[in-house]
Amino acid sequence: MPPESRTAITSTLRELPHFRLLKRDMLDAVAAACNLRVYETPQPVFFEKDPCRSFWVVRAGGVKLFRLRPDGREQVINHLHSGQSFAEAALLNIGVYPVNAMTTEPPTELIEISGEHLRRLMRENDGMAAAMVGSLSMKLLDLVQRIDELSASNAATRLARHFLRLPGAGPSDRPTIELSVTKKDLAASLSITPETLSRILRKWQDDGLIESNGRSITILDAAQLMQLSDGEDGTPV
Amino acid sequence: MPPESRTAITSTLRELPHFRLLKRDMLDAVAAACNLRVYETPQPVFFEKDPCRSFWVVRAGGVKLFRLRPDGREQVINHLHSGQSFAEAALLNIGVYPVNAMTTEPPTELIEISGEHLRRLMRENDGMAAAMVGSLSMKLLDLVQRIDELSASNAATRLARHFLRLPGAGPSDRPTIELSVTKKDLAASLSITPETLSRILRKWQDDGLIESNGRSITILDAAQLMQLSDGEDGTPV
DNA sequence: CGATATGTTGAAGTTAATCAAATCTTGTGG
DNA sequence: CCACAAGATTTGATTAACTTCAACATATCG
Repeated sequence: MPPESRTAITSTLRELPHFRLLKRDMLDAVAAACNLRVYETPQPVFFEKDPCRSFWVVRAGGVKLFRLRPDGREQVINHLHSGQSFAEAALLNIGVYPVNAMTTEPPTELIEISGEHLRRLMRENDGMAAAMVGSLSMKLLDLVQRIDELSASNAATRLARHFLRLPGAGPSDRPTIELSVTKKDLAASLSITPETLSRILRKWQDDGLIESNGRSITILDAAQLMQLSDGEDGTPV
Repeated sequence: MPPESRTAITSTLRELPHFRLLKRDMLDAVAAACNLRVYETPQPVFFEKDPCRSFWVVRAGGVKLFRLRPDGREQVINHLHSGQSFAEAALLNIGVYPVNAMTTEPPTELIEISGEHLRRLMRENDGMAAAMVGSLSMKLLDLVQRIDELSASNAATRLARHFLRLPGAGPSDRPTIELSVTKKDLAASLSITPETLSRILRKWQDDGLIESNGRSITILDAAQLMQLSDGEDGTPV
């Protein structure tokens, strides 16, 4: 691998909570030992039940983790983007991937770090395990949020909550959200059908809450979206 | 605190993945430094947004973790029982409880371990952080399961899946499940109404899938329950 | 450009929530 | 031990939300 890739890897890894405290030469050692993989889109990274011997870091692009329901539809557990990692828990615990992983945006670059390597790091490095604890905790809290999101009673509430959780969607601005996934995938990750998603967006647009144009959505009335995200009805009148 | 309580605490703690590798005297030190609290039922343990300075281990009884929706209903994130721990992630990461905790069974005994203490253990003990990583990973994978469960499209599927995940509900036996929570709480944790839960159970009983008597439910036809848990329809005819 | 997948819209059908009321449990004080 | 109150559970009728099915429109990519 060319050396410039190595430096690129190092700088990506440094952003990770796992490795933030690692000393320079240690980090270089990690970077030297991992694989950088470049993917087409969409392309599988691994499948549910595959043996899991590595965990992964997104360097560019995006990955969705999902399960297949018996009827063939996907239940998206999580979407991951640049600077996020996945499969640590499976790696350290059960050795089998509990979900499928598929890239969602070209070009997607993933860094693969072997379990062997990770375990050695944890053995040799006092701070390492602690850093992992922090990072896993964060994931755990994220999933709690996600359960909250999924269990919100109605579709519009789930969508509103999702939009407001996206970065840069503060209550005061009029941010434009650029969807990083297809609406089909977005729908799947909210456990609704693409049709329902389309209808909600259409209604919000008619009501002047948002402006929707392909994958870019501008929030015109964040306050009312907040109301919706609290589980209120859309049209009191 | 009387010494027999201390030994009792020690033996509970030893069962935890966190402490399994701890040396005898270390474990004794932990046990000496934590609080044993006995609760009425139902009684709050802590509230969402309270500052979080400890994590907790269930020694007896049960605890539910939940959020309150704007309409006042509960979304149960998790039910915990003897030998399980909770709030580590919040403790180590954000210092604020992200959920409410309430006891569900009398008598409930909880062991409270301060963050100060935990952090010291992690500093002084090489294996400790690694053990925490393992335990957090498990929780993470559990939540993935739970998301799967919650996002199953219909209520009957969710319930079937829930029953089959309970210990001792193998496909071959005719196990009797003793519900550890009220049906109201069970319904809440599956994101359905008590009415719907009641109707499903009634239907399954009429169809000979189960035998339901108060809080004890005997599975008569596990195979068919499995079918339901895969998202099939109950009555093809 | 043409093929394939994604997105939109309408109509009809289902599922589960809601509302209301009766019945059953459980814990408590007399 | 019994009567009672409070909460849990069950049942029925109604309604709202969402899915499904079908048809069409629009993007995207080789």
